[in-house]
Formats: sequence, C-alpha cells, structure tokens
Amino acid sequence: MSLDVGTHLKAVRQMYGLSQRELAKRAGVTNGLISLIEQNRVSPSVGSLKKVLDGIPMGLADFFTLDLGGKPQVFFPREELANIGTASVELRLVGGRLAKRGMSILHERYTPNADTGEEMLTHTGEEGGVIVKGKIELTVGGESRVLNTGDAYYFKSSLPHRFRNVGREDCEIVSASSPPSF
Amino acid sequence: MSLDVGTHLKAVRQMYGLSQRELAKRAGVTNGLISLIEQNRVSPSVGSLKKVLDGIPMGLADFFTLDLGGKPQVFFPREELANIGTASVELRLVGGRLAKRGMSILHERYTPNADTGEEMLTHTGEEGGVIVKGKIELTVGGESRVLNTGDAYYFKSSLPHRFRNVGREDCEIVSASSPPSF
DNA sequence: TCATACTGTCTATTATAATAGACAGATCGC
DNA sequence: GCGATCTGTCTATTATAATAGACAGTATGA
Repeated sequence: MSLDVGTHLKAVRQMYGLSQRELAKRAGVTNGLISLIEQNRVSPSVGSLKKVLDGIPMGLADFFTLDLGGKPQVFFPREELANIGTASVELRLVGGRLAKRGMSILHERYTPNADTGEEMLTHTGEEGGVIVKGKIELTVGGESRVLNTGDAYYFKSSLPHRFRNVGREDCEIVSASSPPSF
Repeated sequence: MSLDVGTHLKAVRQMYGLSQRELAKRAGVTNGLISLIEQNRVSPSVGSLKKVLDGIPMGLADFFTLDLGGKPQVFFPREELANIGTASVELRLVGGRLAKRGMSILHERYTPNADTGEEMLTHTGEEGGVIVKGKIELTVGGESRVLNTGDAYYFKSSLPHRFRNVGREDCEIVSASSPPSF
C-alpha cells in the first residue's frame, strides 16, 4: 500500500466526478485543503481525511484497501512451483509469474519442529487453508489449537499468527490468502 | 467503523503485547504522542498513524478494516466443514459460517470418473488449487491437461472450466476462489 | 469584449499535531 | 527503605495541518 494519499484521493475524487470545491463543500472543509492533500503537501489528520471521504462518500477502510491499477498460464506442474520458503518451511507458490493475482495459493511443507517464529506473522487481508498431511499447531490472536489432517482454518491475516509443527512427520498445508501476500 | 482511533490503536497495541514506549521506539515517534492518540486528544495525521502502525507492524487498510469485539471462528475441524457437493464430487467449504469472507476455500474429493459436466462452469473472479491426492483432468478455455499429485492450477473463473477424475482412485484437491463463489 | 462561473494553486494566519522532557504510580530486587 | 526500571500521563515548545481568501487559467455565453 502506497502512502501516496494525495494522488489516491485525487483518483477517487475524479472517479466520482467531483471538483475539489464540490467535494470540499460536501465534506465541510476548504477546497485549499483538498488541493494541498492531493499535492501531498500535507499529511491530513485521519479526522480530516474521514470528513473528506464522508463527502464522497467512502469509508477509510475502503480508501486504504482500494487498489487502482498474452494468454496467462493455467497449469503449474509440481516442479514449476516457486519455492519461496526456508529450509524448514517450504512454501511453493501457485501462479507466481502471473502479473496480477487476487490470491496467493501456497503448498506448504513444515518439517518436524518447524516454526514460523515467536514474533507473530502479520500481513494484509485474510487467509485460510486445509491440513493435507500431518498435524500442526496454529496460534491466532492468542488462541492455540492443534490441527490434524483434514482440519482447516480461516482468519484475518492482520491477527498475529504462528505455525508450529508439533508432530513427528512433515506437515503439509494448502493455503490461500487474499489479497496475495507474495 | 468507528472513528475511535485511540481505543482502537490501544487494543491493537496491547494485542501485540507492546508498551507505548516500545511501540514509539519502533515507530520512531514519541511515547507521548501515542498516549495522546490513544486518549483521542489528537487526531493523528495519516503519516504519523502509518509510522505508528509500521512499528507493530500493520497496514493502514488492516487497521481500519479490523473489527475488534466479535471473535470469529478460526479453527475448523474436518467434520465441521460443510459439504456442499454431490455424491461423486464432495465439496467441503472452509469458514462457511463466517459472515464476510473474501475467498472460498474448498477441500474437494472426486470419485473415479466424477465429472463437473459438459456444460462448462463459469463465474466471476479467479481460482486456483493444488492436487493433494490422485490425478485429475482439467480443461480451461479449451485446453486440457492431466494434473497429478502436487501439481497446481490457477485461472480466471470467467474462462469455461471442467474437472474430471481420470484416475482409478479418489482425487483430492484444495482450492480457493476469490471472490467467494459459495 | 466583457461578465460569470468554474477549475486548481498559492499565501498569511490560526488551530492543532508532534516533540522533548518532567512527573507520578507500580513492580522488582537488594 | 531505597534505587532502578518499567508503566502511562501531562505541559511548554516547535512543527505542521487547516483556514480564509486572493490569484491565475479556462470555458461559456451575451
């Protein structure tokens, strides 16, 4: 996510066919402020930004979530799946070369005792998966649970989370996250 | 979405077990500022809020999307996965009860000769998956391919597509589609 | 040509966000 | 009891966001 609030706001405003003054009037701010924001000459307070977006109208979450922006590959043989993991955690990404994806789909393999770490992972969006082989301990937002083969999970990725293979054999998971984290 | 940035930030910070000073240090702001923000005595500039969230770390979109309060289900035991398929094609949906999902994650099982049908499936969005067990013939946009265990696929759901189990054993797939088709 | 109405930008002033550093309460060990 | 080290809050100062209003450019029509 770029912090280019200015051009982002400008794009959104124009998308709605509003002039700076028109939006300013609806939002209860001055047109000058909108000009300054759009030029990135000030970093608006979230209060001000909310007022501005209310005039569109659009929520803060939507504003920050919004992304403005040949024959693609369909089949991905096992050996073509890019490994983006580590020694103990193998992460094989489906569709890595695709320019624009809406999801990351991963085939993950955790060796016994593999651990994504104390410092919890966090990223954008949401993710879920199915345990395909073995067992794994998943901790999400302070709550832990051991998942066995066939079990599944789904959560907001912004919650701190951690995977730890507590079994004696490799654990395999197929997971998906949206928007893509890789 | 409440504009109660203060208590929201406080909740997030505490969820990550950080003190005001610790977070301030990581974020490169003063602890006083975080105190003032959390008391809603100032409306932070989005620049400052971003710096603060970077110290957690968390994106602005996540911050404004995150809904504290309700605790959604995270763990889904195998037997709780709703079966929305047929006799020959078992479709087990992860997170069916979740109010708002961005994806459909499915654990699919195709019996030998199971077929999603001549009349090709089409819907919006995109989907992908990994073959977890067995083999399956996938046809997308006129192109066919037999995928074996470990292989994967990813395509735009608007392309006509069809799955057919051409093996002699059950075929299992873990798939995801976005936006959710179920 | 001139007037009117719109566009976005700029500047001086005012309001507010952010800093640095002091302060008080709580906890831990000595 | 005392010092050290946390916790969060508060205040005076500085930096910056936001305002009001002027300004220039463009377009439309009388």
